[in-house]
Amino acid sequence: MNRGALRDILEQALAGMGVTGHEVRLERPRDPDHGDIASSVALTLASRLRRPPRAIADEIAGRLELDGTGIASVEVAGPGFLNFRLSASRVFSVVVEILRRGELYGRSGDGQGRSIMVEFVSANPTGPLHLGHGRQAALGDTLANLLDWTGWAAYREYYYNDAGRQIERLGESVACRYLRHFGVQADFPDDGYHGAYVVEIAERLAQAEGDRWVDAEPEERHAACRRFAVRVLREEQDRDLAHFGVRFDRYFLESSLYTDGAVDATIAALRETGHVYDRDGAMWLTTTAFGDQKDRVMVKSDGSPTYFLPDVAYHMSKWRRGFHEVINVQGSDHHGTVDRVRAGLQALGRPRGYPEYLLHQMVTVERSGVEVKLSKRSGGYTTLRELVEAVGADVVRYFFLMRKPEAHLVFDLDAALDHSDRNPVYKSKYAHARMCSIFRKAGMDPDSMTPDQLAPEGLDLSLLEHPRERELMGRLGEFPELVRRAARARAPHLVCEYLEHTSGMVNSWYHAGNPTRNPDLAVLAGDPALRAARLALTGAVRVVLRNALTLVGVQAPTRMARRVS
RNA sequence: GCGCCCGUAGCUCAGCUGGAUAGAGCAACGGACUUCUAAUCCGUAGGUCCCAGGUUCGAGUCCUGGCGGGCGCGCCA
Repeated sequence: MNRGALRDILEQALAGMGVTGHEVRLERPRDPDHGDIASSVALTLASRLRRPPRAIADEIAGRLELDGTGIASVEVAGPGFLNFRLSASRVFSVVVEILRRGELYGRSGDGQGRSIMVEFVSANPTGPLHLGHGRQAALGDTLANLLDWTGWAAYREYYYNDAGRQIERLGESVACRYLRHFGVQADFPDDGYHGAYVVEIAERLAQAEGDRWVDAEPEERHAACRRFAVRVLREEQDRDLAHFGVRFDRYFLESSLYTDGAVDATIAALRETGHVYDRDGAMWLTTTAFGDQKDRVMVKSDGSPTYFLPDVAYHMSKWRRGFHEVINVQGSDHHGTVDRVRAGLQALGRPRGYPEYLLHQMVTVERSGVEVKLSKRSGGYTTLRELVEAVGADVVRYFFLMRKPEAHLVFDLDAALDHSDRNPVYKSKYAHARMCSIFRKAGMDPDSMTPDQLAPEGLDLSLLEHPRERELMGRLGEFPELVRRAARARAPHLVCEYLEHTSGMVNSWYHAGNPTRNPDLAVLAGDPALRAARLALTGAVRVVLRNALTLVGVQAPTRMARRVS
């Protein structure tokens, strides 16, 4: 758009009035009667100039040079707003731009190609993925898409905590089930994992490797069970994530931080900073010097590190690998760790806000207003897989994204299972499929249309003068700015909001043009020029819907199968 | 007790850098449609933006204090 140019012209006019260095803000008015772009600059200048805002606005309007800017008119309204209206050709031109850019429409260059890492999911391989992980998977993946679309080199990483006490307990739990499988009496470990999946794993181990670990030393048996269980669970998590449409560039193993000496090196580096002291036989870091609420133990009195230390070592690895921009997607139940990890990193000289965090609240599932738990296998919590099997990956992804991350998410099963336009996921899919259906009806293949076919020489878009069409074009033109805003605000839900609102407009436009009831508004009108213009708009709508759906990771089908009830 | 987050229509939630008359979906109500443009469409009503102060031309949005809810506050991860 030509917002920058408009800002320049406004600043020029202000300079003519002796005003410089005043911020000129442009916004999109909510009410279409207020034009396409509005500025409140006269209001913000009122106190500085000690003049009524409307008088200032009038003077600015009189000084503007709008020739050749694509602005058709300016008017002073309300308490002193300047409302600008784009020329018609400006509005139409977006259709051609969209058709030309196709699947690139909406991309921009904020990031200038710089690297950024999004770390997400990072579940311990001690059980199936739960809904919190699912929300993270959707958020992290879409955030990475948004960053990619705004010019960043986005890198997806998954951190496996495969080295701690949790894993030991998993091994012990499986070992117990394994022994019992062979009729051997065994005590279940305190704080062991109780889910049915532990029994499954033990039985699979028995099947795969027989009873060879029954008489082995307990340590060996635990180790064998741990290795087997971690492998099985990792495979299962990877499969679940793949079904969910999420891939990672790298899986980073916590255990590697021990084997390659990174943890020891981190201890040594922290010691050198002078922020380390010993007390009660443990090694502490003065994280309070960097804003934490209390100092933290790095190495326990038994000589083993707390989780805090590998976390710092891990983030030093991220930095060393060139990721000076990192976003960690985590459940807000981990927010207590943010300050201390940053404190440890600050002690080592990393910048104050490194890394950035996107924290999200938990997910609960409701049916008919009552909370439900689908927890057949896990022993307590609903797994991602169970939910995906119940309503489909597209619906789960979209529902996980449609609320802002910092708000608690109520997953409404009734709404999710609804396959009508009332379900926002289907509403958007239908809108897309409907555009494709129009093309099929016109004898064109929606999968193989070129921009030249849709926007041929002599295309007259000025024929699109119906208010619905004007409104729709304006909406499509906002998509690139929306993508930028969503990426900058780390707010994937804005894309859902855009999709839902836009799809509503599209469906309403489509229904209004029902050929049997309202042939005047049908895309496939009798008049060839009008028909071509409307087909171009149809194509542009299709591009934007598909691009938006791609961003959130939802399929954009060219046709919807009719459901047999 | 301390820290972070949330509080907007009956329900679930949007609301851009503070901007003009606070929006959407569901539910409710009223019409239309009987269809290969789909699993309908159009419209109406619905509000103490949790409360009280403050900042200013202007506050749902920013600040302070309360109230209500979630989460966290370990030599657990």
